[in-house]
Amino acid sequence: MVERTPDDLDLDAVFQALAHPIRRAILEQVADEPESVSELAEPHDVSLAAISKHLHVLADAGLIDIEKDGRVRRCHLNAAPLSAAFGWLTRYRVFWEDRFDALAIHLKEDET
Amino acid sequence: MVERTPDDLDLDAVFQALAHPIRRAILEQVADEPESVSELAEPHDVSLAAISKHLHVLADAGLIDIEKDGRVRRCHLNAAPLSAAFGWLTRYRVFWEDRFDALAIHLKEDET
DNA sequence: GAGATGTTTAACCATATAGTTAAATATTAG
DNA sequence: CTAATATTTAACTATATGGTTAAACATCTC
Repeated sequence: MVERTPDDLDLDAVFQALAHPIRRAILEQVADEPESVSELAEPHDVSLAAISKHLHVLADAGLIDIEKDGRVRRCHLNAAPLSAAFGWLTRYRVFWEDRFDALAIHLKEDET
Repeated sequence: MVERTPDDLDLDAVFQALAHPIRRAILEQVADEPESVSELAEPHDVSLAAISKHLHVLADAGLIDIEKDGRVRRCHLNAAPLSAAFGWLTRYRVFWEDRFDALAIHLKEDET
């Protein structure tokens, strides 16, 4: 219960990164296609400097890669760390689904 | 992209709540069975006051209910808000799974 | 009622987060 | 070389977060 695995640190960073609406929106933007910093900033009502910081929070959590291409920075999604978050949540799925589904999931997991 | 639905606010609170290892551990503890504040505090190396704060972060995110039972507070899991987080992440599942699985998921979603 | 137990609240501290504006840097275009 | 464009960095502000200790409450037990 008090273990502190590397995975734990990842989860801290990933969930923290996902806790801000602008950062979640940015992930949605780069999911469609890689975008530059100013393209990413366009729909948000904050300064470019603020967006730059959000991008580094996402990059530090491993959720985007920032590739330098001339004077432009092209940001693309790296969803891999999301799977750790997804995995963590999956263990609780049984609690929010109804009894029938919960049973089905439980049986399916026992199968494997 | 700039919409700010109530669901969005939930996600802020839920992801924020999940971003701390003690809070995630507490959710694991109450998943087994409802526990009192001091029982929840026992495995963690922080003060009871600190645990009390974490519990209120979790309660504000809707993830636990704190039920008063005499002088004891019994905390039990309310996983419902986790489903919103799970749902958000699900949209990215295709990006971390391999092509074959991704296709399978895509087909399955089209089915429904 | 008095003392022990479970928990919260208050006051405080250090650091982190989210934003700003202004200046600096890097690259491209003329 | 110069000017424009894309982005970062620096310096600063305000508020939030995570922790502490000590005091306050509430409840149970004797």
